Amino acid sequence: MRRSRYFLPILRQDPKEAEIVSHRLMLRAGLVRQASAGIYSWLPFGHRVLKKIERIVREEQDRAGALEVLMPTIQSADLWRKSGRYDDYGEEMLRIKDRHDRDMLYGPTNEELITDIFRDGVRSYRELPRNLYHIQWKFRDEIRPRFGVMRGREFLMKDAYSFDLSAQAGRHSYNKMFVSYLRTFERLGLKAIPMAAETGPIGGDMSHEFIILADTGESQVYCHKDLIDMAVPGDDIDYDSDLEPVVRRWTSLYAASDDEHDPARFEREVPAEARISARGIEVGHIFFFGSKYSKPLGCVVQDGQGRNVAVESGSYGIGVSRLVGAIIEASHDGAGIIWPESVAPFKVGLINLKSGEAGTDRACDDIYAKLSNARIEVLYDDTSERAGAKFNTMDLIGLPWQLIVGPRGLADGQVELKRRSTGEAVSLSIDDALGRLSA
RNA sequence: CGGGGCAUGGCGCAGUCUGGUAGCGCACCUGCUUUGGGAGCAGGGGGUCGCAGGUUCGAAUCCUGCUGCCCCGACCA
Repeated sequence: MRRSRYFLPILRQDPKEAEIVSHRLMLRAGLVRQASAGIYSWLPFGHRVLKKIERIVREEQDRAGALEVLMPTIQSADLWRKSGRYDDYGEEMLRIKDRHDRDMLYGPTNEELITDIFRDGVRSYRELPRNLYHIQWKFRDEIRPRFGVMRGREFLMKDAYSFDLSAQAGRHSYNKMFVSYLRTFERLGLKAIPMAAETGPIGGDMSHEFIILADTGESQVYCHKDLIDMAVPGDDIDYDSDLEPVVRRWTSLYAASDDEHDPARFEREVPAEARISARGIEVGHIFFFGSKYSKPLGCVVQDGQGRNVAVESGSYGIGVSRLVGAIIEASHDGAGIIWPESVAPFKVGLINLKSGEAGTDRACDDIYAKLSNARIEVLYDDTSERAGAKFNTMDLIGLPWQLIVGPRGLADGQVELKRRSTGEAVSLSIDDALGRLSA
């Protein structure tokens, strides 16, 4: 993409409403614009990141055997009355009336709807287990939206729902999502730590929040330092195998957020030098809730003895739009964003230091064509801005690689390849630079 | 929902106290000179001063009501 043809509105100054760093950088680097409190429009640059995160989340859900569906944003109030949550959910739920005066709502989550869908489609235990997920916009009318996209009212969430015959079988479904979350966050370039969370009606240890450490996080968290570099299951993980050992390894070390934190246990179980007390951002939450929705909604299957049994369910959320902010919180410096390569909107920024100079233009056009042909995502700054402005813009928007081309280097057949994360730069020939970027 | 604050061109702000017909920096447009870490000079375009009502010869400025947004707290993917 040529910057001269792109829509990338950069702000040189911090908008005054943006308090935390990810919000500031998202506005400055032209990822989003606020439409109203807690509601954002995604501009081309931010939209690319959102889609890349979504893709990784989808790939890892699919790998774990979950099946993608797409449920609507607008739901009828009926199902929510049956589950009893129409009254329980409170002011956070945005209620709407249609022209016939029917009660509708903008979905804050989808347990009711998915349970209804599943009930209509499944009769027999032979069709279990199943896990259905979708990636859809939600609306929760937060009392106080803040931190940009991190606590918006409208947000993009992946939510999955598992259906099993028994609680024991449900545990395996839960473990699958647990493992898939470890892999998902790793691929997003994040160190996410599963932490015991409030367990809800069923009890047990079947609820975890996945939290990444960042100074600006909303929650205070405590954990053993070994969790930070604990190895994540690789591509060869077999989701049909017993995942209990993996889950046990990850949950045997102490990790808790503020509300579940037990200082005495923390000090007893974790040696002083291994204790980490930090701020964290919740990017995922999984929990098992048994028959909480299947019972009131009549979602039953026949078991092997012909008896009707309410299915056992869990739900599993990842805040996709929140992750854009969370990744920036975890990966930036004074100059701007530093995108992990897996979610970067473009892999490389090509900087023409002297647009309008025939030789430099020719070299850049040639490099741009070669990168494009090799399907390497490149943002080519072909504008007539001065070099300094281009450098600053490129640092701000945080593409992993900068390929810097100017007449001075070209005279010796050299260009400069700079890595955004370290600032380290090398001079090399155009072919070598292209070779490195293709690797 | 309690407490605090803000609203003036795309962004950041001054002007409001003390009423007199809107200004600065950046951005934008034109030209010239420049060009390896946010260039200089000259010229130029753009504002219902959040909305409604009131006071006044005259309102960005004073009064009343409303709306939007931000921050702190309690609550949450």
